[in-house]
Amino acid sequence: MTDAKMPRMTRIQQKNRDLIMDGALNVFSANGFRGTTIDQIARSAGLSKPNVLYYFSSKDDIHRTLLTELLDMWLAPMQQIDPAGDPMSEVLGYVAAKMRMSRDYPRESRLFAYEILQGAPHLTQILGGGLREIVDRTVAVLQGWMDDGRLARTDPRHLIFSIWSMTQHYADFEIQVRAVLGRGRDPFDEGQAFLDQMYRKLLTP
Amino acid sequence: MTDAKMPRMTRIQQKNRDLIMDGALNVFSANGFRGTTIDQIARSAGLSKPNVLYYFSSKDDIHRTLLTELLDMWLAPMQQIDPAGDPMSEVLGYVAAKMRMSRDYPRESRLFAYEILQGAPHLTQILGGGLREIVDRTVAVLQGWMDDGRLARTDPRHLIFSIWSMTQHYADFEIQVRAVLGRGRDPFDEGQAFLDQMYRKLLTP
DNA sequence: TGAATTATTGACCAAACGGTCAGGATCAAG
DNA sequence: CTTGATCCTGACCGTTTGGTCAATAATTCA
Repeated sequence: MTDAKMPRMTRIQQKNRDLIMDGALNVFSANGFRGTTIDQIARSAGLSKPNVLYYFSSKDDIHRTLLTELLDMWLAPMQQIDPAGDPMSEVLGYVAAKMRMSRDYPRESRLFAYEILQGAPHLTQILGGGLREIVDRTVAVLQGWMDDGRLARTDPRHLIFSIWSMTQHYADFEIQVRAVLGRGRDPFDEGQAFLDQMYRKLLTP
Repeated sequence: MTDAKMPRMTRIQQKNRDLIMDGALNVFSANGFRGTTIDQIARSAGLSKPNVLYYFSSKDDIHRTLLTELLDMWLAPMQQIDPAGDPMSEVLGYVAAKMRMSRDYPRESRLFAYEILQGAPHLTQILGGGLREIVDRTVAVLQGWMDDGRLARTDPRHLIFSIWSMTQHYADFEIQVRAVLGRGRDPFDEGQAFLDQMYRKLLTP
């Protein structure tokens, strides 16, 4: 939160920290925090366990760093909603962007899913602070559009919950989705089409 | 799957197995499989660790038994959809029932969420088998209603995904929901109202 | 080149964990 | 009360895990 990038960092440091972050993302997103061992992270990164602990002081440190590094990227789509844009396009664009995140970054989605399920032990400040402000800003935009009659009225906060839950469902519960759909179908394409139709209908004034 | 209830079971066996199941549900739903220890289960059940292992052969056994015992209850609401009923009432009733489950049985919701996130190592048979059949039956009912013009057309399977994801979101990510909503609001009441309005609009022909 | 800094690792440790076991306590039935 | 079955536990074991450390290798830079 307070620190920017370390000014001086060797190429080796840069490379190995990146390797560790990627390996940690692999393992944490598949097994959760308690389910992953430093050894697994090291193996996935192609390094030895002590070497991993040379760059990060503890497993907790790796996890916390990973979460904070990914949080901005994860919340970016919502901040790109343009208050001056066309309401329907902006909302549907946000839904599509979130759906693309689920398809392209399922590891990140699962990482956060585990963290929230767990009770967000590493995100409590962000949950109560930054996130709420970001949501409040978006809520204000949505509310304005509804007041102007450019979007149908609904509770904006629960509308956001619905977008989060449905889009992330395709990443977090992909196994269940695929099991129910059967082979030869693309959950993300179909889901995108469904959500587009759904929100268009819901939000048309 | 193959065994019914053991015919002969002492009152002590009955009581202690129940205590263990409840304790296990507490801990597994809060910490996931790898995150819970047999000791925690024992403590939550008010028993000693060896005593827990007197009734169940392993931690895996506890987990598997818990999942299979709860699965029927978890899928029950969908099977209560009445093909002879009024389409809109039946769907909205299902949504309301799922929402009630999230409010009244959040532990069960999180237990299954962890399991699916993990890749459903203990539910693969059910995912590919029983669940798909149950969903297919419901899909047929929904499709029939849509064909008769009594419900607006949508992909029934993704409609079901949307109900699952949104209702369970209020249980699984309750901490995030509460953080965003702030104090003094009832996520479940509001969510229920939102979903009712949403699906009414979406499914009205 | 050579010294200083940085990077890497095998060996190791203490704690935590899943699970076992022999023996004692409790209970049900005759 | 007696006896056999059921119930319960402290002590223990082998393994896994997070983390340390001293020693070595590689890199940087004057």
